[in-house]
Amino acid sequence: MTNAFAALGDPVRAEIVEKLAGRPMAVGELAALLPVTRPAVSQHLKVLKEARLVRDRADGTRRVYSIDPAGLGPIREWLDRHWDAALAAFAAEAEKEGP
Amino acid sequence: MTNAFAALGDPVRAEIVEKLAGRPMAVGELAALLPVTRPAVSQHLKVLKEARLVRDRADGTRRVYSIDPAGLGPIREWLDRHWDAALAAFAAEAEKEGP
DNA sequence: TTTATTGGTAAGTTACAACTAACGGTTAGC
DNA sequence: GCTAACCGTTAGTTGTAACTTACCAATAAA
Repeated sequence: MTNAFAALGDPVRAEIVEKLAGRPMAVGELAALLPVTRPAVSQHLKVLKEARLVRDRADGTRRVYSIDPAGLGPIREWLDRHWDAALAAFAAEAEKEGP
Repeated sequence: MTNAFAALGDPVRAEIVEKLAGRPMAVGELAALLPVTRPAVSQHLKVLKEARLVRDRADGTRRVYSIDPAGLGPIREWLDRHWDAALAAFAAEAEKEGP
């Protein structure tokens, strides 16, 4: 789960996700829009794929990548869970001060 | 904004956030619960503070850290925005195939 | 079959993040 | 004023992530 955060923590990978959010794209297509080489993009896509943030399907010699909606779940769960806890703790501290 | 993701991408920092979500704590207190030294915790807290994920207040010689709820906003906005776009793009692709 | 297109992988380099040890600064208590 | 407790910062080391170049595999087209 912290894997997904680390994956999105890299600016290039975040940009890849933003591009793919617009529409599915092939590797070379992505590389043409980014300031890095195609192999670099390929390596980033591998990280994103392992984090369940993107999917890929074959199309001839091309590989079309798209967002994997399944990866979002754990992230949002984690955020909601701990921030709710933080707010509860904050309220509890305030309660101690005075009504 | 990708700063916040990078901050949460480190497992030690994620654990710090989890502990602070339970209740505000001092630096030494945190260090006693973690597998790293106190200076390391201090450096991690600096990163989390720059990412607006924690706040600190002075209490004598101690520094008490707590979650900063303000840091969550941009993260959730980013997630919602791009995943909504991804789902829309996904639906648009499906539409092209056949009704 | 040969040639071109498209991608993943390997090797090697470089920059940076994470850590510890040592030091200095600030507040509390005697 | 002196001592102790608590914390941030600096210096230095080490592991690893990100990148490019070069190479190999697979499919499409001629």
